[in-house]
Amino acid sequence: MDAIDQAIVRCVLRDARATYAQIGRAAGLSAPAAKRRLDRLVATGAIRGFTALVDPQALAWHTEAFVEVYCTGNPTPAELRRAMEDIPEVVEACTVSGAADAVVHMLARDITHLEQAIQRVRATAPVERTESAIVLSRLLNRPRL
Amino acid sequence: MDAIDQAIVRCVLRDARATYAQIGRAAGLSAPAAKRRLDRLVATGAIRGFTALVDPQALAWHTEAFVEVYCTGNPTPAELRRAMEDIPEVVEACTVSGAADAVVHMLARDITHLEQAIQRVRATAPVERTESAIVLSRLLNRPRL
DNA sequence: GCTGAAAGAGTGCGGCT
DNA sequence: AGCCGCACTCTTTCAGC
Repeated sequence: MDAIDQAIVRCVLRDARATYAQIGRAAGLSAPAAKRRLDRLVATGAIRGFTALVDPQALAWHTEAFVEVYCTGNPTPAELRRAMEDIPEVVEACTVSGAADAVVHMLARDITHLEQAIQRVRATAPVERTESAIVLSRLLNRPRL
Repeated sequence: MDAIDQAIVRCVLRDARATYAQIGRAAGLSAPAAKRRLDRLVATGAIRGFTALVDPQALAWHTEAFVEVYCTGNPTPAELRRAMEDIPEVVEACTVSGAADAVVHMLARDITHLEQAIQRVRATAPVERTESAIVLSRLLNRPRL
């Protein structure tokens, strides 16, 4: 992962549908060389995939929340992961420092749906209690540079 | 936004670099029809763009945090947005219900860099105090279906 | 949705470091 | 070896209809 790879990542972060010629121009490479580099970045796992940034409102996933999860005992990250991965409303989950054990980012169609999903989280084995912050408005959502 | 558009969104969410032929197949359309639909979804803002999912470790952005922001007075979302958008380490920011006024997702190279970035957030006008949860391990990160 | 010209993707080969 | 650029073929894009 050198400066050229970084330029490729920056370019693809900005527009995942860029052509290899565009990517190459951004990195000072020819199109075939850019393709080979990008393929390698995907193969090694540095790039995990390519997605669209969809306005959640656009398909009726209006309701979003950040949920702090407090656990009983000392669950391992792997246990927490297993608990979360079966709940499709969980978009993102991290273990964190501080009072809470994990922060879980959830997306649901509406409040009712969100409540049901949060209850599924609370029902998983090591969860003692949760503290939810429902998203009122999205201020910013940048691609991760 | 009908069932066909939804199929297109699902397809592009799974792989933003899919060809129009692939997208069309997923939606039961020809390639040119798929392109016209996708172009329209981008033009209307339902799709805001296309990015790569990059392993943050892969380029030394090891340190991540969720920061709860508590403000003085009643800042409008627009004011908060203006305060955050100049800080590149802020990846995501939302106003939320509950005690905190906003949740801010930040990404930095290391702890020192994160601390500096959090201090920049605290220095912006309406922020009274912040409460940070530093990410220890990332359990899950799903494309937003 | 189809067609045809133009652009891009993807692979093999030679050269350079 | 590793990596780039060039040249080639095949696929895809995209503006007509």
